[in-house]
Amino acid sequence: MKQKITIKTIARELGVSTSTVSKALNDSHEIGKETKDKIQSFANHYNYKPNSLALQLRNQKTKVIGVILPKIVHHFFSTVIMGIESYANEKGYHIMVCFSNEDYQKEVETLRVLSNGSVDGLIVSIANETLENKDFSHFIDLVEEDIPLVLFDRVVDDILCDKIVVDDVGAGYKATKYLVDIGCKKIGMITTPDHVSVGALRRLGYEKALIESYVKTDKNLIIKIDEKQDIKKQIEQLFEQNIDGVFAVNEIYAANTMRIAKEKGLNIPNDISIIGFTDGLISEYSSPSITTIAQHGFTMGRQAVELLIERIENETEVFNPKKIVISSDLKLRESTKPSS
Amino acid sequence: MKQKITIKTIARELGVSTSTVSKALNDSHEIGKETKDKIQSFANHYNYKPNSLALQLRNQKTKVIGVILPKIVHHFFSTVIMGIESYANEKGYHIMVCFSNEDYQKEVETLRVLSNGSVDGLIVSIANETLENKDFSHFIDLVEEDIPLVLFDRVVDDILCDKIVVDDVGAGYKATKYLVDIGCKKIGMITTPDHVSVGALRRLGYEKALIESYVKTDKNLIIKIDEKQDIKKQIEQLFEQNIDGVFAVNEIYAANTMRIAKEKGLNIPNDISIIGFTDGLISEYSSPSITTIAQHGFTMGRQAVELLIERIENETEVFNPKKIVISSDLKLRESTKPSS
DNA sequence: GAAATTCACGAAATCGGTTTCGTGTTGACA
DNA sequence: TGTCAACACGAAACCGATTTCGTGAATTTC
Repeated sequence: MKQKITIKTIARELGVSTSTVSKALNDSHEIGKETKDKIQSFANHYNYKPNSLALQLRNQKTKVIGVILPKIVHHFFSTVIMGIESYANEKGYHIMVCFSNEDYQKEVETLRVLSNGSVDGLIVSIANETLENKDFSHFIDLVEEDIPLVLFDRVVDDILCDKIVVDDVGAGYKATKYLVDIGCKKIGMITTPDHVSVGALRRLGYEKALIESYVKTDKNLIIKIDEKQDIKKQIEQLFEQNIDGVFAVNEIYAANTMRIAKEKGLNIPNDISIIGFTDGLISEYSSPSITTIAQHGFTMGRQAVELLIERIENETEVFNPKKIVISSDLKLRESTKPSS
Repeated sequence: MKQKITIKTIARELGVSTSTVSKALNDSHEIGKETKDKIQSFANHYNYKPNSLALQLRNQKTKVIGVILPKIVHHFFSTVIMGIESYANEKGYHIMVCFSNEDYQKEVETLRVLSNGSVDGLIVSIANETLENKDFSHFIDLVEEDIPLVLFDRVVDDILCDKIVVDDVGAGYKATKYLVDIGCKKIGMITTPDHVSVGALRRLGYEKALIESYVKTDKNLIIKIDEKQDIKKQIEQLFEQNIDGVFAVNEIYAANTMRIAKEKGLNIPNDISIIGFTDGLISEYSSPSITTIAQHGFTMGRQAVELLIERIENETEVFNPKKIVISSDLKLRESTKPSS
């Protein structure tokens, strides 16, 4: 390894003290012009870069934000990351990205490692297994240590911190209402198990829209996907009933539904209308393209990090957790009949 | 902010020296069992965590790997990240992810910031604008500073460092050869401008396959997409000729091609066969599903970080840059006729 | 010409750990 | 009883910066 150039090197080489070098490089008025020039040009010539670890240790801040996601090969989470990085970058922060892979143990471990001073704050979307366990003590400990934390998308009330969520109930309502409005009589829903909060909330919206339209909700029309089993088989059950509309809580479920419908010889959207969630590439490029709820992941990411940085930089303030709800839009495409 | 508990706190509280505390926590034989127990249980009770910044500064290593990508809302890069994180994690490293957004300036800036000691090494895929500029001095400086660097996917010869690439020529050959074999007579190619090395290499493979099959290559059959313009319009030009096969260098181009073919009333795969690149969700879920070259991004990520960690941990070795070529597979789906 | 400022710089503490080296106490052994 | 090793712990240097405070010399002020 080539010899790293430090303040000490410069000081020795130029016969001055380290304090003088430091001040000169920071353009302090205490240092005479001549000395300053000499030091600066020397530093410049040897491409001196202050060691950030030393600065971080001294300033007790890293300008790094930890981000823990359940997964990333997923359009929504990718866009959230972009949003986070975008705003963080504007504010001079960097992001450290980790994945829980939906695994409780890995989430706990990652949280533990990141909370030892290597980041100024954390943005997290909770792993499925954790939501299932309902064990949030690792987050609660974090909050007690006063480490700034912002949860997004998958959140729980037990943790006292800032949160960013999409208006899942509203989105579920919007999607279902649209299906009712275009004339669907029997609308199925494809969702996640109950412990995944977002799935449960979207279902609430679904039911609300049906009740409002005086349609009886039918438990057999709601499929809760177990991802450990074969997804297509589970969805096929829904087709045993005479459905003419489907609301799926994500792109993959919607795409699978569409494929099954086609295989059964149904015409989309004339025989059956399908609405998905997450405005990703699948919805955009499949044919017919899929009407979907756009979650605005980029905005969510920006909002999350904006909230976090505010917490980090004004830590003295009284703590009053905020919850920001991002509205979502229905993006009409070809998988639904046009509204009359 | 709650008072952070440090070694000094423990030492003061227990009436011992900081060295004793440090040794006790590291289970040194120098410390008596009684003292050790006392210190350990105290530390445990107050949930002491050693400040990682202090350790990093002392050990002169951060156990962090910087990753710079052109973008992330892209199946290939997402899977590479997963691969990187997966292996890094096994080896006790974390990753710091940044994006160049295909922008030269941002790449330079990010490289500058990350090379000041905050990471032990870097994994980068070069931004398009940089490839266009052909200005790689920021990378060359990095190498001269002996900061371990691994390039992947988009690489250039000018930079002396380890590289991981897919066998782009081979992949282009494989795809085109398959199209020839199933009977396509006029095969178009949809690629990137020449400065994007991967596009150029895949084209070489395409041409090689055609020449081998005694098919004359025709410049009009090759469309170089300018992403700043409307993609569909550019692809449509290709259909003015009587093509019966298309090889596209990514998913998006392939999906667009398929859509246009459908709009023109062509049957896929009977009238025209289409092969894409990147085995992402679009290829999997569109209908018909798209035959594609699977790049094995996860493997690439793991290989890249494996190489990098080896460089980091054996820095004394003579430097002899390696180039690892990852082979890619043709994943047959519905957009191509079955081989007879 | 003595006192007060200003100027330009250095010594040392600090951030939170690790590690080397030194030292006082104890026990064993001759 | 004197010697020496083993034991248990502390002092201080170190990683690479910043920053407070102090100080000698030059300059200004009365």
